[in-house]
Amino acid sequence: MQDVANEAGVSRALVSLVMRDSPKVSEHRRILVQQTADRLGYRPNAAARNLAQSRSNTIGVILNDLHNPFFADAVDGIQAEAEEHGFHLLLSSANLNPEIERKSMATFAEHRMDAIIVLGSNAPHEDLVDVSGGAPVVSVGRTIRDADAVLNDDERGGELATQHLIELGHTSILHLDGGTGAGADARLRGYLQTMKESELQPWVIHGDYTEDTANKAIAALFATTEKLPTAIFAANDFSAVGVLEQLRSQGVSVPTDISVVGYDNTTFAGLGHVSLTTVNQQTRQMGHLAMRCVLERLNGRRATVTQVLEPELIPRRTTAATAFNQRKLA
Amino acid sequence: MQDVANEAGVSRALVSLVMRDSPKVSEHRRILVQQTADRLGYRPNAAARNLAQSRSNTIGVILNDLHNPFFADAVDGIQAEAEEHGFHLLLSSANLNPEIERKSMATFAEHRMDAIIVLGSNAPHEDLVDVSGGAPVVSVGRTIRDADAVLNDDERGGELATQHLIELGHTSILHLDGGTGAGADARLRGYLQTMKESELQPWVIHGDYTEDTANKAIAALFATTEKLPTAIFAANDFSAVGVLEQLRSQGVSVPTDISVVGYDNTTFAGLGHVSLTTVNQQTRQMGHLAMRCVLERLNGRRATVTQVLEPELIPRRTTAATAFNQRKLA
DNA sequence: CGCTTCGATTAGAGCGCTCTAATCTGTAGC
DNA sequence: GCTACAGATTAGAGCGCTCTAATCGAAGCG
Repeated sequence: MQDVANEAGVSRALVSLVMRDSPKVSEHRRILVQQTADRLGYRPNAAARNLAQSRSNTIGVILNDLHNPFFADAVDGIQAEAEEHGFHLLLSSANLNPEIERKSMATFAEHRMDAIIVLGSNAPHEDLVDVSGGAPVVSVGRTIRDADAVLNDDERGGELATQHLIELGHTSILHLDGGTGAGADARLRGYLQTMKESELQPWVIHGDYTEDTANKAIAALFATTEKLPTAIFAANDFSAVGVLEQLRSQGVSVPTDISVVGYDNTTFAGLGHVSLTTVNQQTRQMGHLAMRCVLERLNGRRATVTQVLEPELIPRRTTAATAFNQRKLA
Repeated sequence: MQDVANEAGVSRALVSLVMRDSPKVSEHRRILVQQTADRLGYRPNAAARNLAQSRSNTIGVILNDLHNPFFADAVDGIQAEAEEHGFHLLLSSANLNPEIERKSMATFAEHRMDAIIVLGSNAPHEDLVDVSGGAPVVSVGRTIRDADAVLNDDERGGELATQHLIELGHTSILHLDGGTGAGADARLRGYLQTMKESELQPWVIHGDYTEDTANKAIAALFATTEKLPTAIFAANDFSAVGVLEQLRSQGVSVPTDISVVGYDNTTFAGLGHVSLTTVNQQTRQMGHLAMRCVLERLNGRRATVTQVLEPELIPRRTTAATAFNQRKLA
């Protein structure tokens, strides 16, 4: 910077102003400085800038599984909104490990991110915000103490999925849950509640929102159970894919033998040869809202806020009436 | 930091040493300082640290499409290797836009990333490294002037895919190319070369490695052509999905009516109900190698290096012998 | 008991930028 | 010609850390 200043015969301060497009620089000087900067190949050092301004213009985003399209959708929403307001995004993948999630949060704090967005946190510990170093934290898909939250009504979503299967005549409905994953407990509650209302026996096995675990859980089911369910409600689309996968390799046909419902309505679910019945939680929109939340915080809002979106059932081709029911209808 | 030093009755320098786990601090002081730091909730400021050390311990990764599992696979490989050596990853999505790709590169340069990895660059301009500000750049999937490269032999891959279809008896083989995408031209060359050797008429339509464009391109094909190909070689898996999608909605059955081959062997392609025949380019491995390349650079290697991996055909269930050929074999 | 040695600690000068407040320049008004 | 004023420019003090070189203190030794 000094070099540029010397070369152009001006002060460092002026160079600084030019680099930041300050309006209070004469046209004449602006061009002069700009040109010498280009000529010398000068690029401002962001670390120094951040230090001096004590802000980074960057939002940290913690996500948990790059392979799960849910996160890609959410990031799309965040990115669109962030770009518009001149913020950069810094992504970090925690790979479903609460420990790494915590560490990512700490790293973001050390880098003095202007704010941190946690997508589908997998951390059951509620003290995540303690390591945020005072930066505003917005959580998508799960409530976290002292953080803003953008949610969808997971309990309602769980009801919708279960209700859908019941209406199709299913009575033996298995729920593959999402373990400690974001919203998993609420989806489970919705399922249990609805089963209870219909006086059906609930049946829950455990997953963790990944395709792999889901696949294995279903394999284990086949290995241990004689009587299979006629329908499976998987806690998210990504596990639903694992379920479909394993059902396929067991020679079970969907939806003829078993119906499957997912949750998230990822881009994936909409594909014609998957065509997964699922619950739409407007993931992209949640990304948008999360970023808006951040902006409000940066503009001075103090109170924590929770926004809840309404889920919606998207019936596709992995669910059908039970054989018994079909006969009845015919 | 000053506060911690005062409180503990030591100098700032010592606090600094403790925060960095320096071996030259007495056990006594280490505990003292650590405790007061915790008590005061002190966290070092990474911006200041980066500035003083003039290094960030962070690798910037530019990727192009969060929805394409190819990138998730590659990042997995990078991350595993990076973690092991104490580097953070900073991801930035360029959304297939060369302009944004360039901007991301500049931003990373300003942030003084220790190195930059470009995954599947979509930029046809070769001067990308000019804006890297001197940081080592490693490109995965495409060569870029003045940057290390980790590639697979795309031309060979194109040959493998095409050869496979020819061996199944296909003569009318369409190639949906990858436009300006990384490796697309080589895959195209492999296709053209193989077709030529078999004295078959090449037939190319244009894509850009996205599902959406692929889908539309095939729709356009149906709208304008009477005679359809019997096989389609899509330049990557993600477009292949778009192709499958559109074929499905046109009521064409795969592989009975039309065979489809992809490229990348993304996790996606292996799913049972997709079961896409594709070319494996060891994406995860490429991520690993890219990170190793970075490490070597940081350890002082000067010369630029190119590594080429061998592609391999993975036959699955989207390809089959032509009807004519099946008759012949029977 | 003074001298060396070596590990532990510290003072103080940067790192490259931004910010505030002060200064400079040129124009206008009287 | 002098003051006023607004816009353009600059000096210089930080921002919070690390690094080098210097200093301190406790053994160890003859």
